[in-house]
Amino acid sequence: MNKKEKIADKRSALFHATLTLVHNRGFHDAPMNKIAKLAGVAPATIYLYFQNKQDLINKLYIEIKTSFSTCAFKDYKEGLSVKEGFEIIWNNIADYKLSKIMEATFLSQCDNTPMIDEEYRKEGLKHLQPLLDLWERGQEEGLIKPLSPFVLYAFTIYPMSFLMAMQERNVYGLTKKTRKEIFQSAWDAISI
Amino acid sequence: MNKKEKIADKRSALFHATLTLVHNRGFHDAPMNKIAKLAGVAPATIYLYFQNKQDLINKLYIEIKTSFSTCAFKDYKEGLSVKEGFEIIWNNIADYKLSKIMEATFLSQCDNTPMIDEEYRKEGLKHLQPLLDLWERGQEEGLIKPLSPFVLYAFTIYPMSFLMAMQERNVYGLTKKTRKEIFQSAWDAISI
Amino acid sequence: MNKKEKIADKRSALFHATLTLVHNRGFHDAPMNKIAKLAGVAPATIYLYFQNKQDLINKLYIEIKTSFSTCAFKDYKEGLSVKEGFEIIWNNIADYKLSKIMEATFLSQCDNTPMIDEEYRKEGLKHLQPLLDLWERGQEEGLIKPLSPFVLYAFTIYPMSFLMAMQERNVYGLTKKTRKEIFQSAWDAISI
Amino acid sequence: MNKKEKIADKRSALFHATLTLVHNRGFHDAPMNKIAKLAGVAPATIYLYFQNKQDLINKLYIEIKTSFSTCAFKDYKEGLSVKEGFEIIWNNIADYKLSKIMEATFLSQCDNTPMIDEEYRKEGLKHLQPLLDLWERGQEEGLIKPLSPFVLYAFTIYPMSFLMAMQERNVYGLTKKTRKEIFQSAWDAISI
DNA sequence: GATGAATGAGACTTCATTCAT
DNA sequence: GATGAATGAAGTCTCATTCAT
Repeated sequence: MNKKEKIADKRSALFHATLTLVHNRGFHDAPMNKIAKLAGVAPATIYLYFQNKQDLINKLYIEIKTSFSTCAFKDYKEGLSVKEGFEIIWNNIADYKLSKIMEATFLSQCDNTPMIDEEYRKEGLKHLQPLLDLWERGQEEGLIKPLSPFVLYAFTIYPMSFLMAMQERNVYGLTKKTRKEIFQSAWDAISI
Repeated sequence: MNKKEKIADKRSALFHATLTLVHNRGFHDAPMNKIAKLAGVAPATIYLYFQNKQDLINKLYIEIKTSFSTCAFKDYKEGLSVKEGFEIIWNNIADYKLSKIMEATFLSQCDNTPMIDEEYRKEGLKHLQPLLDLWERGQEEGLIKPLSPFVLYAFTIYPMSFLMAMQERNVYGLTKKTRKEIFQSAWDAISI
Repeated sequence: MNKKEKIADKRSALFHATLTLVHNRGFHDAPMNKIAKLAGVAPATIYLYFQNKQDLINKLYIEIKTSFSTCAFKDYKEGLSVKEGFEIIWNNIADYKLSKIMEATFLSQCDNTPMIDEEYRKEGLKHLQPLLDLWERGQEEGLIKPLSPFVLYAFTIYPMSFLMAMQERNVYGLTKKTRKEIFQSAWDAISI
Repeated sequence: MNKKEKIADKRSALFHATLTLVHNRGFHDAPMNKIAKLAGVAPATIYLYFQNKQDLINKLYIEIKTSFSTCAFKDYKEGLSVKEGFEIIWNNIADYKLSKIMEATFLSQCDNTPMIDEEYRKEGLKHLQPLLDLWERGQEEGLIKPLSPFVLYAFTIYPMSFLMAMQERNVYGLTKKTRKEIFQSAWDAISI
């Protein structure tokens, strides 16, 4: 392993440790020395890679947001029909939220508490542009209700966060068949 | 003001102070001495009313959950049609989430982080029974899709949390007219 | 119950509560409000009977020292022979230490830690004068070794404290027969 | 000074500071920040060496018990006669109790209050085995009374604690000559 | 670059004591 | 006389961060 890889390795170990601790115990019970121990480094080492705890959290947020949107647009091409394209994206996001539990709950924590600096949060919003474009096209084609993209998001993507949380707490389990039905609900909510 | 009122007063001042701080700065940045100062009491006084910080948070959670569900079923009677009844409840909840900002964001924080003890969280779930009953009736009458109540909740009530958060961050504003349209989306998502 | 009795009653309830708590948890873990609760009074009430915590402890010390010496000289008369008199006193003290466990361990705590103000401790020393007189007579009669009364005490009375502690911790039990033998050891230690 | 020595040094400075404070003011008046100041470290540093205050006290207890028993059996060999052996051990213990005042009073405090966790106290009992063995031999040889070792201890070793306390309070002073006489008393108490 | 011992600041909590009732 | 709510002071312990090695 060369030098660059080694550095990437440590950064990533720190990200993983932070993610795990915040997931399990919350931002308030994720002290730096536990993060260091879980990542297999000395506490002081963290400060070689990040300015301080807030910086570590902010950067982790961006990292995960990026991985999230990369995943969201896997296999998506612009040529598809609006519904086909939307279904692909929706399923990608559903897959992410239901399989990458730690990442998804971390994003939920970030979005629902003041733990991320505003400037980083704003940056995190830019990642879904292709979906916004698709919705705009759908509205032009008369297929999708003329609502703000915030509303479209709220009624199609955001509900998955709730179902993920319920699954995580073992009060609700998602099967393949219901997946189809749920997508139908999302589509019904925003289609004309 | 008599003694009982004075006690209720102090409890409520502590709740309010906690709510404000958690809302503004997060659970992780709401220390007991700030809570005390904001409530106008000495730090030690908090411990006359609550066992410890966790207890204070748990009890506040229950308090707010209760106020939330009381509000949710205001003006709701069992005799109404499914859609009428649902519309009343949905609007009540929307009103709550869009006007009682601090309470609503507090609940979001509680539901998306491990800050509430599981036993209290469970208790908080019991509060929406009449809505579940209404949905069941709607399903029997063939009006509502045969989906788990978790899914129905995810696609009708939960989206409001997102819109509230966006409004709180001043990136999206809700008007009276869009309120109607948004309800339509919620209804479309779950109606047959 | 008249007024005087009521007052005596509360004082004594406070003494008993303090004794119990100090016995069970130590001076360092016997807070005033626990003492009050155990005595069935309000915390503030303690300060009607005692100046402060130290005063309460000091006065309790004197109270118990007095009860101890009263017990020590029960049935003792000056006319007896030295050995007879000593045996009576020794047995009285042994009875006290082995039956009034809480009182005896409290005295041990007081004598082995800096928890009693020196002026009260000094007062507590005066209580065994008749025994010192008896020993002096024994020395004049050539029956008892010409040693300091501190030494005589150390080798006859003080050992009972150790046996009491061992009995309290259930590592050693005292029978009637061994009582006789132990007295013999005490006597052998100081007699010529 | 190398690293290992530095660590041992700090541990030992903390032990010494604790010992001094507990000796002078009692367990109940030996706060962590005073211990830290006296040891020349920051309060937080204590927690690098000990889990908490109780752990510090427990470990100090074991440390001192060990030093005590090491001292007790200095120059003692198994080949000696029972009385010779006993006299050596008894004198060693007397030396310890009369010269290492702080250590000896600390042990007295530990043994007479509930300040040490039971599990550590039990461990502290194991240290006098050679003396118990010696007594057993003495009993087999018909030299020592057939009494429980607890009784033998109570009448030979334990009295020294009282004399130490009296000396510490300046009410009694021990000379070389009386040392001999006192040993005689101890021996008379347990010998046949 | 990496460490881990060290720490100042501050977290939560307890306590002896008071004071209005 | 009795109370119990209230509190300032102080207790134990944790934490993000630094610095000599």
